Amino acid sequence: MENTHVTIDFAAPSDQVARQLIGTLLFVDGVGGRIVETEAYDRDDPASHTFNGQTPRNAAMFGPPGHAYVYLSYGMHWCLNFVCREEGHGAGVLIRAIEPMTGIDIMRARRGVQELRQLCSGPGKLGQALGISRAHYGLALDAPPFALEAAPEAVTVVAGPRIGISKAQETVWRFGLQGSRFLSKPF
DNA sequence: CTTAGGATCGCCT
DNA sequence: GGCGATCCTAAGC
Repeated sequence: MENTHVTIDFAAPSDQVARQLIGTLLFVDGVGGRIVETEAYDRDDPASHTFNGQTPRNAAMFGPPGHAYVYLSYGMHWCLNFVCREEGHGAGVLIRAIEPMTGIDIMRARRGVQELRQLCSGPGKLGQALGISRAHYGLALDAPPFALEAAPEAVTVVAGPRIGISKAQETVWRFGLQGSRFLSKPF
């Protein structure tokens, strides 16, 4: 059955997209839930993979908006981003945490953990739970295996400094669902 | 509760 | 050759 399509405008600045994504439902091959934490990155952003221009690794970030940019973190964690702005710009949003809703047993098996709060509370965990890999690099977000659905209810968004970066730490481009128990870290 | 270190590898200097 | 947009475990307060 069809559901409400998402009204996210991925051509907008990445911080706006990151804020709008909070509360949105994300599924990969039917597995997923509600996005509760994101981070924005932009060209001219010292913390961004695109800061020093286009490379083979970050090419998808310079592709069309509304597509996936996937990268391998620390040699072992696959992380998922949504490309923003116009093609060629080099901006995106890192999906950092999800509230598990559908396919929970699949996520438990992939993670090797039982607790709901440990399934998707971080970009690496989320990538593992949703089965993200190189195969998802550059794929459009409005077609299988991806599916996005509008937030089922209004949410209150909170913001703070980004996590795990060494540059531009003062930029307040981390967004989260207020009071959520599924964040990678509290705000 | 907080901190420190190891795992592991593609990409860039 | 060095370094991460991370995670986990073990040890220290």
